[in-house]
Amino acid sequence: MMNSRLSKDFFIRDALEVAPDLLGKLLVVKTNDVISKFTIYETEAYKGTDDLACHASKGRTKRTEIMFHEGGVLYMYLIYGMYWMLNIVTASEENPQAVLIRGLKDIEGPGKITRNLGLNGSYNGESLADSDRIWVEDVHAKVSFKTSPRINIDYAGDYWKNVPWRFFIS
DNA sequence: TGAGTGATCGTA
DNA sequence: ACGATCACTCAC
Repeated sequence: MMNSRLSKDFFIRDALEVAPDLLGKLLVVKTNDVISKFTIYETEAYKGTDDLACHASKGRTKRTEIMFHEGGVLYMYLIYGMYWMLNIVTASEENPQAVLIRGLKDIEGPGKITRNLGLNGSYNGESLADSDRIWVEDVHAKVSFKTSPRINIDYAGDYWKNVPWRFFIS
């Protein structure tokens, strides 16, 4: 069976559903007419204005604006002056949620992913349903996974930093 | 364990 | 305009 691009509906769901469902699927990038595909191994869910680890909890700003849009678009931001983070916006309009793509097969680490794949701020707002340079493909296979608290969010307080919203293939 | 690095955002 | 903060990585 041919792999198929995930459509918008896949992403217009709660981040806690989308994050584990992305595991095992293929992140596809096209640069200079060369298509590369990477299996998604690790994700984290960031869920709305209540989640103190989610950037949207600080309010609707120029940076977080894209998270308030309908799911299926990318949220890219620069951290520590060096590393672009690749996030996929989920849920419906006005419901700011996102899934961080934290690891791929053979590329462990969100900063390494964007560096190796050449992803940057120009991808902010890119639609995974329509883009001709980045999308996600279903592989029609079930995977098993584990969960843990999210990484490097000590500032988010006891509750939010311990919620098991990191999902990874073991 | 801590330096590097720069956009972002609150406080003025 | 300034300064604190930061979904990280690498070298020590």
